[in-house]
Amino acid sequence: MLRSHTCGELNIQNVGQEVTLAGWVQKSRDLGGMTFIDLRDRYGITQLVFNMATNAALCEEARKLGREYVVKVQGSVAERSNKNPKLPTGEIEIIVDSFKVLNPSELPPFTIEDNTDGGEELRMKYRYLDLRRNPIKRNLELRHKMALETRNYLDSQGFYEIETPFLIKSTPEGARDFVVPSRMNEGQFYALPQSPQTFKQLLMIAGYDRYFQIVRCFRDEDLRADRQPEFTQIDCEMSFVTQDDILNTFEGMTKHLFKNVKGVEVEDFPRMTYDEAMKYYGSDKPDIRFAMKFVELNDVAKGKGFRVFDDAELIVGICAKGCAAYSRKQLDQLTDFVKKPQIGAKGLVYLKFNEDGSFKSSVDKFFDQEALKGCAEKFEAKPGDLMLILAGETDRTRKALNELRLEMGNRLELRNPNVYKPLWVVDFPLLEWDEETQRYHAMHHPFTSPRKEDIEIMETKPGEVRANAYDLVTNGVEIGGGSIRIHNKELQKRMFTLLGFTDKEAQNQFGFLMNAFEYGAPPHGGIALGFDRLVALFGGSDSIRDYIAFPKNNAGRDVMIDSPSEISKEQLDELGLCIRQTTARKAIR
RNA sequence: GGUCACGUAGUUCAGUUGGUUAGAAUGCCGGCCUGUCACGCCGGAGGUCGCGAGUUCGAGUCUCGUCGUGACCGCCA
Repeated sequence: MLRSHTCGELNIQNVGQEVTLAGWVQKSRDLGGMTFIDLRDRYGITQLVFNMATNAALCEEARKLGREYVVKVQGSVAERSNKNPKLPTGEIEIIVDSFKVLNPSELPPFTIEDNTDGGEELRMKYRYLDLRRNPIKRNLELRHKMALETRNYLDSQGFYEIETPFLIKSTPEGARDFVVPSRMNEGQFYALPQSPQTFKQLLMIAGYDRYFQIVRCFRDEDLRADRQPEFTQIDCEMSFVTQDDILNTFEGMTKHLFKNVKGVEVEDFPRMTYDEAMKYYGSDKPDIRFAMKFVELNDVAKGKGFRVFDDAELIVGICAKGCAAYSRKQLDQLTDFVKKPQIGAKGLVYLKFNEDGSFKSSVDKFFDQEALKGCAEKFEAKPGDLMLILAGETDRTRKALNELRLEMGNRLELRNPNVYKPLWVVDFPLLEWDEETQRYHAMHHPFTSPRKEDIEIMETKPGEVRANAYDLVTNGVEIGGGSIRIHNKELQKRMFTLLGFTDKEAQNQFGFLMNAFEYGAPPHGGIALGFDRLVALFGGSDSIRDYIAFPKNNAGRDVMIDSPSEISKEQLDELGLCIRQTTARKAIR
């Protein structure tokens, strides 16, 4: 080793020792007579001291060291006369006898500090420099610990970690596939897995009744702060289990992570049906750190002559505690908020329950005090509360009110990132109607089993069939989801028929799985947790990028290595591909 | 596919109603300084205002296009 110690481990106990350290120059402070240099590595910072009085030549040399130079120093550990309580190594310093520049450095384009002066774009371009910063280092350490604890827990529960292939077959359901041309099979393509779904089911059929994998998945869809084209899942599958067994196992895992990584004990996870989640929160991933549940007002608000309400499919609102004193300006802000195109509400009705017991609303023309009181009672409102009401078509209105509820939660600071409220959302619909293609889509995926009592209505009322599917939700973020799978060929066939597959198509796309079902498939089910999101949640951030060593930007580009990029004519020829002229021209620009 | 925001010194930003020589902080360079740790003090260098076109007597500022970045909607079983 080029060093005897790291830059984070020396302390008052080591005084007098001769040591060799290696690291990067974080900062130098030249005081004239003496020079201090902070030497940094992954483990911390140790101060080096050079003194003109004792070794002028060495001190002169040290003054020339620039930021991010890599140096090796030999010296002795000494107690500082002026200690720095902010640093773990702040009681000591190294009196340097000699040093060597292992590698000089260009001046970095941004400062390598906790609060860097670098913007997002620059930091991504020089990601290897950004990764030297403490906050990112802490995030990757958190990620490592969580992966380790995940493996510890699942190992303790008898799970095997088994790898599955990345070069697989493209399937029509679900997200768009990333595709890889095959040189040896010209004109044919592999797809990268959106998840190891079918393989883990095959592992169940093979008898590996507890499988997991911390695995990369690929989806060629547009990105967000919490979505990358390649991302990591904790992917799991179990045989001979009921839904409760899976929920309990992974509730256990989540609690284990909270306890062993964050030192937080979380309460048992409530279970809420999809219908309840939509009715009371307008979302299939409710943030239950705060209440402000939806209250439906159809029976008290209709028939008062207010057209917007009378014509509405749903009139629904929330009660913001203690907000009756909101000014006209604040209410206008909220109205503008819900009218934004992304939210899509046409307007906002407010109802103030004043401290003096009177009511004031934006619909006073149609509602007398008694009628307003009737509404307020529905909300169980108290004097000082503000009720915010939307009306319109059910799904849209709920969606908009969900956004408003979260906005109010932010304004009232009810969404503390240090509070964790996980829950299970269960009984998802099996199918979802897609307007664009005019057919049903699997809401989860095509292998999800319908609830037993709903199987008989699969063909008659497909939209009402509930699935044995569940999501793990925490603080308004979908952390994971899974289902009990179909393990019966006939039922799987019926499912494919519902999804609009012909027998031939189903056989072509998923024949391998259907055939496997004929060889003793056990009942099975599983779950996949979004590892990047889980780590970001633990780290208290909405963006997963800072928890991935080398992330891509929101156009799916890696700005550091500048990918994707064109490939040579020779490569294209070898693959039997040609690029459309219009596309090629665009790419050149 | 769509909406919005941003793009000015190495970096982060300010820049008024379109008006003379585009500023600040930080970083960088030089000088001074023996206990700093956000060191301090003095001085200095550093600009294709993303790019292109247009409007105008005059554009960092207004308009259009384009590129880049970020956020969101659609999309993401």
